[in-house]
Amino acid sequence: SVTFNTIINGLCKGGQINLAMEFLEETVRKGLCTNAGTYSSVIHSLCKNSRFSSALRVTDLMISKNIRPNDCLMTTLMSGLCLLNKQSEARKLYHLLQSKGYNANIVTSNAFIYGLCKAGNMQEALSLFKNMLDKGVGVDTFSYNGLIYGYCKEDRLEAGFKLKEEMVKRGYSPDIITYSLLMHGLCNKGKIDESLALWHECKTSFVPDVNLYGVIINGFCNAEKIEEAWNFFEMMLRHNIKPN
RNA sequence: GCAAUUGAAUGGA
Repeated sequence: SVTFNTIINGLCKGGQINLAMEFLEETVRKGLCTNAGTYSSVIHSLCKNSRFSSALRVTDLMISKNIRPNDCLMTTLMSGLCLLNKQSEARKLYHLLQSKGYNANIVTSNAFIYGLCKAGNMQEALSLFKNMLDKGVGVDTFSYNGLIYGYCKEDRLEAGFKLKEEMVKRGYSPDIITYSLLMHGLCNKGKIDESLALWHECKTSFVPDVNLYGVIINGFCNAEKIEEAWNFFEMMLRHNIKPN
């Protein structure tokens, strides 16, 4: 199976997903071994390319073969549903897994947190978060970023900042994505100065990437501070970061 | 030994 998976994964990563699907279907037709990894690879690539109906087809094939799920596969499915904003399907998957004794690990749970936040369901996201702590699954920077993402989407920046403090207290460092989320939220509220202050704070720990430059440049543009936007653009070039 | 979760913008309908 690992040999098949390696080939299939190679095809997927090389953009030959159709070939990978054919190969998978042929492998199944011939009755050769497939496992969770084979399907996970293909489903993940299909979702990444927004080919959700194909992803569902492969998922059906997988179910018909009674594949035993593992952590990676569960995350792939959860994440795919969340990308589609299928909140209730994601919840169904989560509870199905729990009921069968496949408890969602931290990665799968983080994917679900993200999906709930994306769908604007902060209440359930927070209770899931609390559950992760209570059940010993644990939380990490991804979990916090998911919640902060949700709060920023709802324009509840104070709550987002509170979480940033809480994560530090708990021993999880904010990462560049945490900063990007909060800076973006501030910019959306027209608080470009505060966003800039965060930028400086971020720079004490991280090298700004193209995305972070994008956030601040866009913020200045929307605030009609084109000079500042240019300054950051040129700064980005000086730091050898390729514009996208 | 292979596969899994988080950030920006623009345009189209």
